Amino acid sequence: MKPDASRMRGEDRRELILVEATRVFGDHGYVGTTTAQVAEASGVSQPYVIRMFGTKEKLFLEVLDRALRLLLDAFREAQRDETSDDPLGRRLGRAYVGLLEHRGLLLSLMHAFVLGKDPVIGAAARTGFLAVYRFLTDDADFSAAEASEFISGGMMINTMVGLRMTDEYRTDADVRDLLDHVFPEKVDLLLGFAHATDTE
Amino acid sequence: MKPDASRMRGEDRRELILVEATRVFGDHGYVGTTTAQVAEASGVSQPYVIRMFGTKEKLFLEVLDRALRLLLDAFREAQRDETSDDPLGRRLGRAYVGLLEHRGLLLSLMHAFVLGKDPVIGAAARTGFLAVYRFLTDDADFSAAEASEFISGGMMINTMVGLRMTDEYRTDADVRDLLDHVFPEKVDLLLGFAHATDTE
DNA sequence: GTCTATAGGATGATAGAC
DNA sequence: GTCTATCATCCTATAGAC
Repeated sequence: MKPDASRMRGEDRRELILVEATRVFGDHGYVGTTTAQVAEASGVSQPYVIRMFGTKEKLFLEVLDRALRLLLDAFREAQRDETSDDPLGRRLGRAYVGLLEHRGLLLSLMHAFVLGKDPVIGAAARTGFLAVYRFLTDDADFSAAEASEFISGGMMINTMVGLRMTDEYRTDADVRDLLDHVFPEKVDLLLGFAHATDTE
Repeated sequence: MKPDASRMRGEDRRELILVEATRVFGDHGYVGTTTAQVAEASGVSQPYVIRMFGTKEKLFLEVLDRALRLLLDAFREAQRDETSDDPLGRRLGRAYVGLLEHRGLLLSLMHAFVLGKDPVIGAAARTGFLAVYRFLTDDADFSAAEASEFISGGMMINTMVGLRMTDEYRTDADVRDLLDHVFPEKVDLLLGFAHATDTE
C-alpha cells in the first residue's frame, strides 16, 4: 500500500509525491496539510519535499496544475470518444466522476476554490475554473446555461465527496436519494471510489 | 467599521464574536483562521475568545450551528411569504442568495463541507447538510431530483463566491455569463454582497 | 539526491492579575 | 469579565553531512 520511494528516478519520484500530496491536500485542505504528512505518505523526508518543490505553496500550486491537466485531458478524451452514442454531456459527466479514481484530485481543486481570498492560490483557482468553463463553452459547444448546469452538478459531487457522504452515510436513505439524482448512472462508481484514505 | 466590543453585555458580545468569526472563517477556512484574527476582528483579546468558547474547534462548531439556523430560518420565512407569487423554488433561491448579507456564512459552511474527513467537523457538516436536504424534501415538498438540483445551484453559488469571481472578475465576460445563469434575477445582489472583506 | 538536525516563527491554550 | 504574560507545541524552511 505504502509507496516505495526508493529505487525511483527524479521524474517518477516527483510524480509520486504529487500523487500523495493530492490525496493529503484533498483530505485536510491547503492550510490543514503539513509537508511532513506529504513526506510520510510519499516515503521521503520532510525537508526533501521542500527541496523538491521550494515551498508548500508551490507544491500545492503544482498539485492544482496537475489536477487541472488531468481534468481537461479526461474531458478531451471523452469528447473524442465516439464508441458511445451517449450525448456529450453524459460522456463528460462520466469522465468527471471517473476522476475520483485520482484520490483527492477533485477535493484539492475544491479546497482551492474556497480559498479565493488568498492572492496566489485564489488567482490560480480562478484561472483553472475559467479554463474548465471555457472548455465547456468553446470546445464542447455548451451554451452558457448548459455549462453552468454541468458545473453545478460537478460542485455538488465535490461537496458530497468532501462531506464523505459516501463513506459513513451510504445506508442513509436521504443520501441514496441525493446520490441517485446527482449522477444516476454512476452512483456505484462514485461510492466505490470516494472512500476516504487515511493519510495520517 | 470596526465593532466596538466595549459597553456590551455577555450575549451581545458573544453574538458579535460569532459574526466576526463567521467572516474570518469564511475567508481563511477552519485551519487557516487563527483565534487571534477572530479576536482582533471582534475587538477583544485572543485568550478571551478561547475563554468564551473553550476551543477553536468549539467556536467553529458554534459558527456552523448559527449559520445553519440562519439558513433554515431564512428558508422558512421565504416559504411562509405569500406576498410574492413566485414559485417556492424561486423564493427559496432568493432567500439563499440573501444570506450573502451575512458575510462568510455560506463560505464557512462550504469550508466545513470539504472537511468531512475531520471526525468532529465532518459529523457536524453532514448533519447540517442533511437538515437542509430534509427541509427541501419534507417541508418544501421538493422531489429528490428538485432538491438535488436546488442544492447543486447552491454549491455553485458558494463556489463562485469562494473563488471571489464577483470581486476581481466581474468584468470578465465568461464570469458574467456564469453568474447570469447561476441565478439570473439576483446577479446584482450577488455582486453587491459578495465583496471580500479584509480580516487581516 | 536525500537525510538528520535544528533554527525561527507562529499558534492554541493556560495562569493569574485586575 | 477581560486582560497581559507566557508556555508548549507544531510547522516551514535552512544548514550541512553523506
